[in-house]
Amino acid sequence: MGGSNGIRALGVRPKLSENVAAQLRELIQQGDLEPGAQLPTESAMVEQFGVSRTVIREAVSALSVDGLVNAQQGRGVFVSDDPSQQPFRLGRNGLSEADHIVQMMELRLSLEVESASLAAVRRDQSDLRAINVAWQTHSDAMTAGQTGHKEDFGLHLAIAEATKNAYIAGFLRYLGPFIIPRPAMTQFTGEERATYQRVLEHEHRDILTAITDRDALSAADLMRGHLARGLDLNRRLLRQGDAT
Amino acid sequence: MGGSNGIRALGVRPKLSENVAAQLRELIQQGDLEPGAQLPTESAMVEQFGVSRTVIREAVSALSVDGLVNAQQGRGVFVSDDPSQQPFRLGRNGLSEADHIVQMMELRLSLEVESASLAAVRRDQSDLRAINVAWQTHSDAMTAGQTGHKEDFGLHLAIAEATKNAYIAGFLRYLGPFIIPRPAMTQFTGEERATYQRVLEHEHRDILTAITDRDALSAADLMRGHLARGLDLNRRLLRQGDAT
DNA sequence: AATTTATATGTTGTATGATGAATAATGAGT
DNA sequence: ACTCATTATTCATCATACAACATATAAATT
Repeated sequence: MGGSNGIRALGVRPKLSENVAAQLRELIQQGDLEPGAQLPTESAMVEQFGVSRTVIREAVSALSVDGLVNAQQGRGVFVSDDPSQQPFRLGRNGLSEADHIVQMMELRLSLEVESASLAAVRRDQSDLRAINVAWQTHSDAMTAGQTGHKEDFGLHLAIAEATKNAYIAGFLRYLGPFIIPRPAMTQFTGEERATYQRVLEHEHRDILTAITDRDALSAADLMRGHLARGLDLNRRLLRQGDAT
Repeated sequence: MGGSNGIRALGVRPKLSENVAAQLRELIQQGDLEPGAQLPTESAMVEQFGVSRTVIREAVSALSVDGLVNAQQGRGVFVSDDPSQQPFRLGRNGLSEADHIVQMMELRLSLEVESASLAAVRRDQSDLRAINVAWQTHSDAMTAGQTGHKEDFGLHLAIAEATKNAYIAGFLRYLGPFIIPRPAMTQFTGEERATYQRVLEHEHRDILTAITDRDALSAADLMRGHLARGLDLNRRLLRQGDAT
């Protein structure tokens, strides 16, 4: 469980500017401040919030980074009317650990099915080389007794790169950190581990073959099956130990 | 062409803090500062960059909002080792307008094919009501002579909500502002417009029927065809007038 | 009267010094 | 070796001042 999901490392006081920023953010997102509207001036907010100008400025600056407002020297700070510059955050808001994992993997699956299909159509020789190298790297990692999660993801990323679509590859890369430390399969040992490795390599190999053959339909089907199996496995494992 | 693509409205001086933030961002992303490494102290950076603490602090604060660093009172500022809190930005980096639109619509398509499929499986009566209302809203908008882009997207979003997957719906909602003002179809008039409207409503209606019938495969296929036709249309129109 | 120029006022951007709060480093004493 | 108080370092906050920019108002010019 890591990071910025409302959980605060023990004893760490929340910064005042974050507090102010959160309040302003709420005002904006609830529509109390419509797009194009001007925020109170800094000096006004200093009085309203009872903090120094430094804090106000840092809070406004934070909102500015998120594209919610834009400040103009000499004029004021205005609520942005162009939501396209706001970033996307995959923060699990109130979702249980199980829902979080399942929904994220579904999102990933939707991407990667199309990714495999496009890769099969558009891959060139250079892409095939890169994909095969990634496959070998993954295989080596598992043979060396490692989990191979990172290398597994690297292979999927190599396929996404072959689509020549920067956004698909970029978004999958963004999803990476969320899906790499998945709980399933980590507790495998000995016998199970070996069969799991064989299945994985086989599924991967089939996908690569389809991509090499420019067989888009098969590539998509195989990728869907591959990820759906992992998803089901996670679903089952999560249902067991859901104290959440 | 709007907004944050390096172009600066005439006469607007770049803020010093943005300049510093950009330099630090580069240092981090190029690996000169590894995850976990400590940034120079504020006073040190004041000397290195030749600006005041105010500027340094705002720059660091901006990086902190993006999850690239986290500052700890009494310790220092450290490069984040948890990339999962970094946001995703769909900024077209050096892509032409045409590539930007096509790649984004491909990304959207990959999402929505699965969205339709899941919606068909998981929709309940309440979802069906919402989807039909969205369809009627879109139809009314087009009948009233409007483009209906926003209402069109609203329908697709209603379908995504029916998947009960917050991440799929959330990400599609994020993509919304990027895909709503698409150039295609805007220049349609009279005759063309009417046929376009009929085709659109028909395609939508077919998708809704499949979702109502819990026919996941058809829903996915129809959604794919629906979006692929729009994509092709864009491709053709963009190929005509690509002075970019 | 209309237009331009100067002035005043308000706003954000930057600089500076001081103090508070949290952490790390030091050192004395055991 | 260990504990504990002290000190130093660092970010967080406050307060103040000035610079840069925008806008409204008044004055001057045509």
